[in-house]
Amino acid sequence: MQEKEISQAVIRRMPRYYRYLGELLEDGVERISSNDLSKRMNVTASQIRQDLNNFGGFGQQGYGYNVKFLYEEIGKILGLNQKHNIIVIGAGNLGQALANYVKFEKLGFVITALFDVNPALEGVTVRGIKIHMLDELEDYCKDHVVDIAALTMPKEKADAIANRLVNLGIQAIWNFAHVDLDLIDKDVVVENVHLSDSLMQLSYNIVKNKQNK
Amino acid sequence: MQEKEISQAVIRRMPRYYRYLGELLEDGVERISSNDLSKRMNVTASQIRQDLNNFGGFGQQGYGYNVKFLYEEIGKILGLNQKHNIIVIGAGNLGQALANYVKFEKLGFVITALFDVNPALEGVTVRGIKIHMLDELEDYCKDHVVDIAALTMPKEKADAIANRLVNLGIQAIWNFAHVDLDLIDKDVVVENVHLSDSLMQLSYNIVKNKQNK
DNA sequence: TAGATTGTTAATCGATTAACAATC
DNA sequence: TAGATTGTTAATCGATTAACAATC
Repeated sequence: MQEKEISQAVIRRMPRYYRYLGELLEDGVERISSNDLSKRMNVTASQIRQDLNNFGGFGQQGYGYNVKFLYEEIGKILGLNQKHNIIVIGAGNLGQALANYVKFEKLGFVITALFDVNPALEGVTVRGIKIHMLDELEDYCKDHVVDIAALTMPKEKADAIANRLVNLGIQAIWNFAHVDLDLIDKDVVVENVHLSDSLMQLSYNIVKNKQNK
Repeated sequence: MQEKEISQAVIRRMPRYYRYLGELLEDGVERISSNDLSKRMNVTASQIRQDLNNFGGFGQQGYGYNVKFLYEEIGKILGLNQKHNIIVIGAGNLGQALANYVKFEKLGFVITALFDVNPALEGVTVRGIKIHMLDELEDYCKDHVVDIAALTMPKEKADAIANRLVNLGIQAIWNFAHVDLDLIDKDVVVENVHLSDSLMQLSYNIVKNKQNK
């Protein structure tokens, strides 16, 4: 059990810290103070220190934070020190785009298989990753370790397939379908990527921006 | 000028209301109370009423909200009553996936062109949408109305191209590159979709979930 | 040691929830 | 009219910022 629940607001900021620290590391920066980092990231130094202290004291008074150490610690917090196998359900454009995206592997996320219902895609490979027929899903999941399922199929099918995956013991779903999944097991971790929602937010801000001029 | 600034927390929830109201509309539901909606959406009725009243009184005491009316009003708030032309910079897998995604058009977002540096893609079309070479960007933007530019190129190139777009008068950027853009004009609206960040959040919650067991 | 900067407590601010009068 | 439900004010809760003692 976690000592105290850490808010999602904090969690949402962690990958961003990780990204900035990665850049600093690449630039050969050895240490950084919360103040310097706050200027780069456009947040308050106070928030950085509060956020990090949710997980432990990673800094040193009078010195600041060691970039490499902090980078690695945040990596551990985010679970990047372990490999995650991902299967992608829906081998359409988005599914294939995910499979082609190499950067995920650097973070320990490996796409191991794609699934689709379209017979034309049977046996086709994307960057060496095989597209299976959806009815092979059960067999595949029994024979392979699968940590995450990415759902890129139409929203009408999402609930049914998601619950099929839950029954197969999947623990996490990365949901690109434009619905809020209704799962039989509430313990399954779900992360939504709703592109249309994102576009609507953008659109709202465009309208607002025009009004302000 | 807007009366009072509406928080991004509220804005983030609006597309979700829109989605649920759309579903109700499809199901032929005529009216709904904040209480019934709150149960479906797993939020408090109070929050729904507060959120909506940022924009106006759309309901009626003793009756609730008219689904069709509210759906359309939220659509207007989100700017979905006007057409938005999108160009996509980077015609790789993700760029092509966006171009292929038909649902955006129902919301008024039309992808009109793709751009890439790869000569092999010159003249290729995706769902009838032409891929242009990147050096045609200036000419294209002068001859066509472009409301939004979606950036799907590698992060190293993102800042340079984003600022090229800003100089061409683009007002909004939908950024899929894994960086925070550093723009010369801070008035440009930016909406980030950081897929790696999303994956890291998912990964954090997987780790947490395991610990809690 | 003196200076710098953290970790942490306290103060402030904002967002969410509760309550209820207004009113359909 | 009586019942239902909004719009809105007040209360609570949580997140952010400020301040500063601890300490490297």
